[in-house]
Amino acid sequence: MKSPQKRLDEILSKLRQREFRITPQRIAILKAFIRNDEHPSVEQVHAQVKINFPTTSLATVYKTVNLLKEIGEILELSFPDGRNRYDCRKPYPHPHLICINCQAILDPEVGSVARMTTEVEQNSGYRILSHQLEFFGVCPACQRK
Amino acid sequence: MKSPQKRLDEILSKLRQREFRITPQRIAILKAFIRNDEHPSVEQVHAQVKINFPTTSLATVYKTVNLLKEIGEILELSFPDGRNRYDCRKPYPHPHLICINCQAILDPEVGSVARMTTEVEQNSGYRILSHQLEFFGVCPACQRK
DNA sequence: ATACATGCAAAACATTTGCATAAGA
DNA sequence: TCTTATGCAAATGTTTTGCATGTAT
Repeated sequence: MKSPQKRLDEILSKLRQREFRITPQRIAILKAFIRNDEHPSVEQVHAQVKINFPTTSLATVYKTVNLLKEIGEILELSFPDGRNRYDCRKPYPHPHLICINCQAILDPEVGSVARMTTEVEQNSGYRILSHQLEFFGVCPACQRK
Repeated sequence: MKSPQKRLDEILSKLRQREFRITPQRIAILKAFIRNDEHPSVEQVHAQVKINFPTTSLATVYKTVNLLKEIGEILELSFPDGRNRYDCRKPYPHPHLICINCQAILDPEVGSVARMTTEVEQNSGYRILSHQLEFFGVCPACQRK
């Protein structure tokens, strides 16, 4: 697991390299996304950022998310309820395990995803570029309630 | 593969059994969902239904979708673009293969989904109830362009 | 007859956009 | 300085809701 600081530097240097500007808001938004391993929503990150930068607007957070999507440094998770959540630590496709009771999100180890992708690619003739894999269930803690 | 007529009767008898009313609009909406194997959006089904029932409102289609979700007879696919699409033929979780160019949706055969679910269940302690698995790529026809 | 479904319009919700102002390079 | 980012408000697009009217049972 990469350290939050390393991950932040990684993204910052990519932004510099592509001549995007490093603003206090962007740094704060990035930190909020990276520090939070709960796959936060835009709303949650905005709330976090406003603690230190009270004037930060929701629009700026959305614009930053789109910028991060463009440079491939954030993964967007679309949910049935229409509220997207994000993974800025691992911006590449990977499985998620979601508790439908407490909304906790885990990254389970799944051995066979790559194999499965190859299988589908060969059977269908599609060139597969990405995927989305979510498991919905009840976590151990919520099962006990 | 179940015949469209059989699938329609299946849903209608479930509605009757639960004492929901069978209206011409509901039948038309169901037929549009079942006839269409392209995983249509609400908008698309509404357009189809309006050919025979021009006064049908979008709200009624949405309400019917929610009714079908309640009784477990439709599968909702959430997309990053925020436009949901539906599968009323196979209302249980199954993989989808989506062309990012022409939006075609296929149901690929994937052997190892059940095995993978069991693997995640055992490693995590979660009780898994459903999943969502989408592959995004370019279909053979679009690759040639 | 009566409860439920429909259809319209308005509301709700997340997200995007336009534009004047502020600020990084 | 000069271009890009911010923040506000308004716009967008999808889905939901309230309510009067219509209709299946």
